[in-house]
Amino acid sequence: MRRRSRHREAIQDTLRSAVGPLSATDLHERLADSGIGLATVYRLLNEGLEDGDLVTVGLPGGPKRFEPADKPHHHHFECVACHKVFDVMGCPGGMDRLVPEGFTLEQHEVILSGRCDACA
Amino acid sequence: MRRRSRHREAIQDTLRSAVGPLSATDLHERLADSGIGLATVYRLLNEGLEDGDLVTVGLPGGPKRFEPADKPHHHHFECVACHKVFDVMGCPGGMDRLVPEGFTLEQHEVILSGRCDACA
DNA sequence: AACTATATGATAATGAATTATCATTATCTG
DNA sequence: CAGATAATGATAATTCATTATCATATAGTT
Repeated sequence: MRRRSRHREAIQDTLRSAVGPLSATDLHERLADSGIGLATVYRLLNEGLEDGDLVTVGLPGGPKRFEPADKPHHHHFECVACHKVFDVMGCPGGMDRLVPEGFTLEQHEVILSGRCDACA
Repeated sequence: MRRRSRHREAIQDTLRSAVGPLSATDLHERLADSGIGLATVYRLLNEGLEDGDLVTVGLPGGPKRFEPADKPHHHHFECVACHKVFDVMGCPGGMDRLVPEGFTLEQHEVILSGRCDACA
């Protein structure tokens, strides 16, 4: 059975208030003051996945990132300068037209890249 | 100066005739009969990038993939069952509308996932 | 054919992300 | 509060992709 702990809450809170998905390392750094260990970060993230509270976002060339599972449909923007990742709400749509004959579409991801306002 | 070799040609040919981008490992396997070593595959791929003949395609959770640089604008479909990656021609467009105020869009990638015709 | 620089293959080394281990600590329940 | 068990942190271990090393083979030139 799962007990509550300050670390478990901290991970969830941090992900919920972030502007985009975070990696294990991101979280470890942001929560450094709390003294949380990296192993614990990974453990809690994996538990979050098991429990269905979190989902992963895979972006090219980077480590796996995590975000709350209950966010509305959205996509991501990665800054080529600072490498931060931001949620972008909305979706271009029209993915179906791209799917080859005989293929079945289950999911899609749109990844924008460029410069964020701070780096532009 | 760059000499021509059967391996260099083989890599280019294989990438040109593939249905989607290939990883170093993919290429090593496909060219196994030729006796090419993995180090050579990586070497030739990096040279292809330097020479501008190849570009990389990063897909979530997988190794870097390579494709010829002169393909027309397209995106990718990854099969969740066999993990093969296929080019899909065309583009949904309308990415600009997603870009947050103050951000500059340089590139975009659309990644579809589901089942390919063989796995559906 | 001889010569010189590049190409190659086997394998060791590296780097980064993630998982495993284990002794200690904290939480929850009664 | 006491007992049982989950949570934690430090660190070792693992896994996978990629790069470095180096002795040998090969291509291109004379």
